[in-house]
Amino acid sequence: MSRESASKIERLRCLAMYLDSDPFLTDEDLAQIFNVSVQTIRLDRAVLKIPEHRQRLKNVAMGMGAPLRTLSGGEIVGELLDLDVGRNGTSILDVTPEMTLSKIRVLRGHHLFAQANSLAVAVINAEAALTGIARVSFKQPVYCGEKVLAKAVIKSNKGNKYMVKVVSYVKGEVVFQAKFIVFAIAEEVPQ
Amino acid sequence: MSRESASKIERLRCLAMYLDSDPFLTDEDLAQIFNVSVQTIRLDRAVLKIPEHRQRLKNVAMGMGAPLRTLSGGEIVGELLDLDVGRNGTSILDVTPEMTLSKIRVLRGHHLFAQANSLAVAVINAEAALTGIARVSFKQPVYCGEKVLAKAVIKSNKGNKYMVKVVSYVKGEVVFQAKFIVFAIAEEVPQ
DNA sequence: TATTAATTAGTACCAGGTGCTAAAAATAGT
DNA sequence: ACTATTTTTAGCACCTGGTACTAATTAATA
Repeated sequence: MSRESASKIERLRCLAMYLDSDPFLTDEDLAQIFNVSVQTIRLDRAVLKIPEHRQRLKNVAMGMGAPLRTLSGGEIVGELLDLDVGRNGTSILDVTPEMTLSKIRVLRGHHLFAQANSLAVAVINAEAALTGIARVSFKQPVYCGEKVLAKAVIKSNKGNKYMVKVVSYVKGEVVFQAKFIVFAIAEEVPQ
Repeated sequence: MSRESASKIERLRCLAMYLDSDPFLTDEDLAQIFNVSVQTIRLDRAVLKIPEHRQRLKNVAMGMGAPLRTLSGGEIVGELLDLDVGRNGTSILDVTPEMTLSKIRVLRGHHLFAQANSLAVAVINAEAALTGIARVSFKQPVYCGEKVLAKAVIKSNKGNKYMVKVVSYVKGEVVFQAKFIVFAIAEEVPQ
């Protein structure tokens, strides 16, 4: 076995993102989500330097959203459904009223962008990544209550430069497309 | 003795106010403040129906630091400095820690996009507008604590279709550029 | 197969509580 | 002064959601 298994790294990334988007999850919750023991989750949090539940709540309550997070690429917009690090990923975004333009109940564009961009960054196997250039196309309006399924695929990779294509769908219809050039800015993620 | 002593009632009032202004205080803290035992504080909280420390923090956390935080619910991202509807506009965005990638303190791209996009939509003289296509380029990383000045200019306008260019600066340096094709989807607003 | 990594299990301990019972102290009322 | 009542303390078992540590077990592989 190499220094770290893919499944572990994958779980670590996922864990960081889960906790990023929902700091209210306890180790117990996470153990059930990932179908591992509570102890494993504790070890994971330890290597990720993610503080315990009480401390996370305190941080949120004090309005400091995020403390020191090592591995995390930051909060993912939407819910991660599937992540094959280094290849592709899928996320889903529930469109709630506050994401829409008040008059017409249409999803504001930057949410689609944010979902796609955070997914694009998530699939890169790096500690952190930055978006360089994006070519974005909004195909169809998305309405309140709909669910947006975003699929990201790494199209190419030269050194620390990745080309990621993201296509977002609502009920099978393409609503958004983007190509991101993303730069990994730290070494690959072995713990 | 009457049904309740004055000193007790006084302490209850005070206690409520203390906890109101600082929900982080533990029973232990309060016992010291009022110079009574922890048990007394617990009784007081019971009659006042003030929940325990953990629950108070959770309430605060749910109240302000929303669990599933995406982007601002407001219509415009950043603060509008100047707006000449139909021509151009300027907004400024304060980069706070929770907008950054934790490890490296770099502003996450979608915030720059959101600022620019919302400004682009704001300069259109319409009740609502949708972004069709965007060509985006992230020129320089932006760090925590910096202020991003975005300037939007309408470059052309045919019917309900507008071409808006947005350039964002930090200390005079261009950090972000984007061209948006925006469609006005409601009648013009009489200004 | 021996080695290394990864996971799980178990123990003792902690903070900050709940919920209960009981005793002690303070404060009247007559 | 004695009694009745209120108020405060104390002690105990138990809870959640952990920390910190050790040891055993279960893969995965070179």
